[in-house]
Amino acid sequence: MARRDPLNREKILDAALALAAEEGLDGLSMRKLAKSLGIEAMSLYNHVSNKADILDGIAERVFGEIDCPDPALPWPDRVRALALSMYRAFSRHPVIPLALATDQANPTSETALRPIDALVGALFEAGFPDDDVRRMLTAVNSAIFGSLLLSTGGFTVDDFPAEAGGTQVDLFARRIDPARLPHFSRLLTTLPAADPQADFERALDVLITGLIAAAPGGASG
Amino acid sequence: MARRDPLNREKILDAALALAAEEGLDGLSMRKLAKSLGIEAMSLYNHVSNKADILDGIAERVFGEIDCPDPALPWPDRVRALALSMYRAFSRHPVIPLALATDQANPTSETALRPIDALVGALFEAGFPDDDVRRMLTAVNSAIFGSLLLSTGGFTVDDFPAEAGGTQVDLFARRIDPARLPHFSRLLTTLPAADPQADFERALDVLITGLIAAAPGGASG
DNA sequence: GGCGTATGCTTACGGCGTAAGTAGAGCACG
DNA sequence: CGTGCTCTACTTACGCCGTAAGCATACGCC
Repeated sequence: MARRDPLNREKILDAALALAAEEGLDGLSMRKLAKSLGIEAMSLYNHVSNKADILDGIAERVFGEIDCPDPALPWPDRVRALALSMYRAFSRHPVIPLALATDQANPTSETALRPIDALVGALFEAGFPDDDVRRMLTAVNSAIFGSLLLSTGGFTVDDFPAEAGGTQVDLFARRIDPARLPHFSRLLTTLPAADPQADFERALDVLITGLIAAAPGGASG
Repeated sequence: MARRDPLNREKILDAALALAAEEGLDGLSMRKLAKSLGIEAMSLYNHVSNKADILDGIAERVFGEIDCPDPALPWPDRVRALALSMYRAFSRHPVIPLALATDQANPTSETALRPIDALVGALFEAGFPDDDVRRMLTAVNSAIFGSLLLSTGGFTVDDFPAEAGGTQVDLFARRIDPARLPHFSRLLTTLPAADPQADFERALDVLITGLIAAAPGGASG
């Protein structure tokens, strides 16, 4: 058929990110992706090797959106800036954390690893021994991915069957017995007004407070 | 056929947990599950309503394995004990965090929510305002689920194609350029000896240090 | 004995990723 | 100009998946 505007990997990744944004990770199938490009599923395999290749590709792109802070900043500021930039990049593309957590994407290119390298660098500069650097890296990553994964899906309560007569949270709150789960039901009332990014920033600051306290040299390195 | 030893929901959940432990979350299909019980897939639907129902069921069981600590303990100790017990329960059944993160399981029963309620209770007792309780709950949950999700799958490096001539980490380390990702490649050398639970406990202690510093009343409540 | 019901089986549908084979367009070369 | 290679896209097919629909069987109870 038409060779006029041939496909290529970049166009496929564009379409994949768009489709994933619309339909979620499960909605991103080779068939639907091809349809969104006006071709057949198998034609994709001329430009990508796999579905995993596509997922790696879009993950790598999103990693590329992460800003690496000025290395002259004190290490806690760098950790904060990196974590926040990662959070923002991934919350712009919520499919990516899911794909990473489920091992459907596993980008290992330098662009993908550069922000991680910067984060590790900041932790080394804090004076942590090697083993603690690994642990604190996991702690920061967990904060980022946990916040994102637990708010989309996870056992946050946002996806309760929407019936008539109230928000999803309302309906859920009505089903649980406040006498038996008093703290949890009290907490439920704060959910509708929550701002995920503000929540993340607050939790991140608490974590960084702990990092500073645990760092051998304190904040100065 | 034989009514001799009829199926029931509990047996299905037993088999589902066992199958998921062997084959992972993707390997847990209705057909394989039925086969492991010596029946056909559709027969399962006489005892459970859905695959989601099965996943909720096994998730609820694992939540039930979490020990709730003595309410007389100071709140940081309770947070620590709860988080550790959650970590251990979920690391015994690594499929559950995955199912929760991907929203394939969403248990909302009282047994599932009781540990969460206890955790929330400890945070309230710390004196946090309601909005902060929500944030700190997410922080603790993130630490737990992040540690588990990032070690199985995630972008930890454990699942690199095993070829001849070295461990997976070795092969991976050989592919990245230490001049371009110096910190990360230094970190890689610590991976083989890492103990996930010890790492989690250390990260958890750092987080709790931050919680104590952020709590209005300090450690005493 | 006979019947209702609970339990299991069979078949079928529309989805998935992708292996394998095929058609046709564009280009390089004689 | 013709010839043939290569690259792209298409078609078909396989074995998975969850589950809707309908059928057969065997037990408990009268």
